[in-house]
Formats: sequence, C-alpha cells, structure tokens
Amino acid sequence: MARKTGSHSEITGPKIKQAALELFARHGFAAVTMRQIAARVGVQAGAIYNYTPDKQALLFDLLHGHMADLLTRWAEEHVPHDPVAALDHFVAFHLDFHIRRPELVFISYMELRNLTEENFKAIEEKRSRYEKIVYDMILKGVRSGDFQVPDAKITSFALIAMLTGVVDWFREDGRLSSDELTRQYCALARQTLGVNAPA
Amino acid sequence: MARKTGSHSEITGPKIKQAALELFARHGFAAVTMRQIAARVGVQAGAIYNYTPDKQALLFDLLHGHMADLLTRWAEEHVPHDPVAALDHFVAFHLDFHIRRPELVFISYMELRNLTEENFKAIEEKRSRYEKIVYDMILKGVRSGDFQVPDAKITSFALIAMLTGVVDWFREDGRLSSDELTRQYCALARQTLGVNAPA
DNA sequence: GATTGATCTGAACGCTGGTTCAGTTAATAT
DNA sequence: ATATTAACTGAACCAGCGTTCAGATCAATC
Repeated sequence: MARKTGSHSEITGPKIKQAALELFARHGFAAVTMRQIAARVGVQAGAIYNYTPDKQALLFDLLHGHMADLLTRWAEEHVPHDPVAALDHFVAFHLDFHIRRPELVFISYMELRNLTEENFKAIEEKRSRYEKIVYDMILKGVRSGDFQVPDAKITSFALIAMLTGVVDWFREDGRLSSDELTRQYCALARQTLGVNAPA
Repeated sequence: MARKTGSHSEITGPKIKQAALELFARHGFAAVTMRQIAARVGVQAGAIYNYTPDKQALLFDLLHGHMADLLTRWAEEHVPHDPVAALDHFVAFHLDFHIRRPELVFISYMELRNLTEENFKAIEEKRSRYEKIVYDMILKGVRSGDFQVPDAKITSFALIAMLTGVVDWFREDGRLSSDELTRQYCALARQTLGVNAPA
C-alpha cells in the first residue's frame, strides 16, 4: 500500500512539524525517534525525509521559527513612550506570546544543547536580541526615574525568568484567566522594577 | 587487563555519580551513553552495574539526593520570625544552595520527564514541599502587612523562578561576587513582594 | 490512456544503545 | 601457599536507531 488518496504534501509537512514539536516537548529531542514522529502523522519513517534533510533540521526549524516569530511580532507592536506603560505593554505581550506556545517555549530552553554549534549560534543571536530589548526598556525607565532597580542587567534577567516561568504552571482552563494573569504580572513587574518606590 | 592496583569500590562509586552528573547536565540524560560515563571514570561500561541497577537509577539517585539535600538543609536553618528578615534569609539560602550546584539544578528541571512515573512522583512530592515553604512564608508576610502582593501563590512561583533562573547566567568568576548577588536579589525580592509598598 | 512526477512504502543498511556474563585479576583471609 | 571474594574486563546479545532507496501508487497533464 502506498498513499491512500489525494496529494498530501501540503498536509503532511505541517503535520510532521507539529508531531515533532509535541513529541520533543514531551519526551525530549534525543528520546524521540523518527518512527514515533512518522507514526503520529500516519506515515512511514522514510517519508519524513521528503520534508526535512534530517532530525537535526527538524529541531532547528522549530526553534528558529519560534525566535523569528517572537522578534517579528514584537517589532510590529506599538510601544508607548512612557516607561511604565511600556513595561505593562511588554509584560502583556510576553505573557500572551509565550502562553500560547508552551511546547515551543519548553523546547527552546531544553533542547539548545542538542543543536549543532552553528545552529546554536543562530538561535543564541536571536535570543540576545530579545534580551537586549528588555534591557534597553529597563535602562530607559531607570534613566527617566520611573524605575528603581539594584542592577538593570540582573533585573532584565530576573524579569524574563519570572515571566517565562509562567508556562511551567499556567493552564488556559485553570483558576486564572489569561487577562487576570496579565494584570497580576503587570502589578508584580512594576513592583519588581521599583515603580513608585521610595527614592 | 582487570583492575590495576588496590581496591577501588569506595572511589569508583562516587566517581560514577559525578561523571553521570556532569554528562547528563551537558548533553542530557537520553543523549549520554553508559560507555561515555564509564570512559570518564576510566572503567568499562559493565563495571557501572556494580554500583547501579540501571541508567534510570543513576538519574533518580542524583535528583532525589538533590531534593532531599535541599529540604534537609532548609530544615536546619534558623529562620527569623520577622517576615522581611525571613525573606532575606530565604533568598540568601536559596541562592547559595543553588549556585553551588548548577548541574544538579539544571538536570532537576530538565530531566524530570526521563523519570519513571513512580520516580517522578517521589521527586514531585519533595518539590511541592519546598514550594509550600515559600508560599507559607509569603502568606505570613501578607497577613502581617509586611508584604503586599497581587496573589500569594503566583508570587511564590514568580519568586522561585526569579531566583532559580540565576544559575542560567551566574558564574563564580563573573563580574558579580555571590555576596553582591545575594544583596541585589534581597533588594529585588523585597520589591517584588511589595515591602514598603504604598498601601 | 499513456506519461510524468510527486508522494509514500517497505525493507534494508551499518551502527550504537543498555545490559549481561563468563572469565580475569588482585587484595584479603585462612 | 591456598582459597576466597570483590572489582573489573572484554566480548557478546539483540533491539532499536537515523537514514537510504528501489519500487509502488496516485493526481495531474497531455
């Protein structure tokens, strides 16, 4: 038996990516086999190689697409000039973006070490760009006197860790709506950055 | 050739654990082979099975020992009654403990999914105990009016994520001493928990 | 209705994985 | 000296890995 009916190339490609994403997130890149991915798509392992040169590329495409997506979307945002409003805007954006893609966030952190050195650098470069955005935002608020932090660099790491850590526990159907979540974290982020802190 | 000279059982055991820890942290549990671990110890793969029933147990012992150590050490701490002082104490403890064990912290987060269900539950139980400690600490400060947070549960997660995230970038030989790090994060944690925040 | 080309199967390739185990070695006990 | 035993080797087992590829199948084209 070969393929059942119809031309599937425009279906199978995305299905493979999706299956790889889910399996990588659940079991880890190294623990997932091409046959598992194929089985989930309903295809033989060999067929995957019509869509990707190898397993490594499958991982890289997911991570690279994720980071590219993140940067593109942020670039499309209209960020307020006021530092505090900009912070709120960033918190809302970051939470919304990450909450919608828990698996991608997960493997973007976990599977970096399974990348080729070359591929790793490409991801790292994009990650640094994003971190710099946060750092600059904080620096601006510090200079304007709106924020009060012990150290802008450390605070940028702390803020990102705090926000991204949400995907570890947040569930869309939990006790908290994503709107409430955003509100809570905006307040928390303001406190962390020392908005309205005593001079 | 068999073993070279002397009795090595009390040396080889710990060496295997250490080698496994380093390799798991660097390459991930699934990507590390028993032969790699053995090579690092200077022994053949088969010899490892004198010290562990299988690869899974090697991982579990590392994670379980880590969590047990964490809880034991905290139990030995003398925590001040004042909520703000207790927070400082906790921040210092948590940072110190985690900074000294970056590999264990790393694999404790990354390799949970490579545990048997049974083994996973054992770790999860200990993790919850630790999270509850933090939650209770925050709750106490909120009730006394020393802390001001949007939500105690969320804040406990945020605080832990913020602190534990430090191991991702902190290096003993970096621009920051661990003392300074602690000071900075005590200040940051106070802000996050709304110490001295306007009512 | 024959041809073509994209899509997929099924089987194979060479290799490596965790694990086992009979046998070897050297320290210890007799 | 001899026997015993803990510690380890070296080779093997077999299941499973990523990857390849000749051939089968079907949609689209002429």
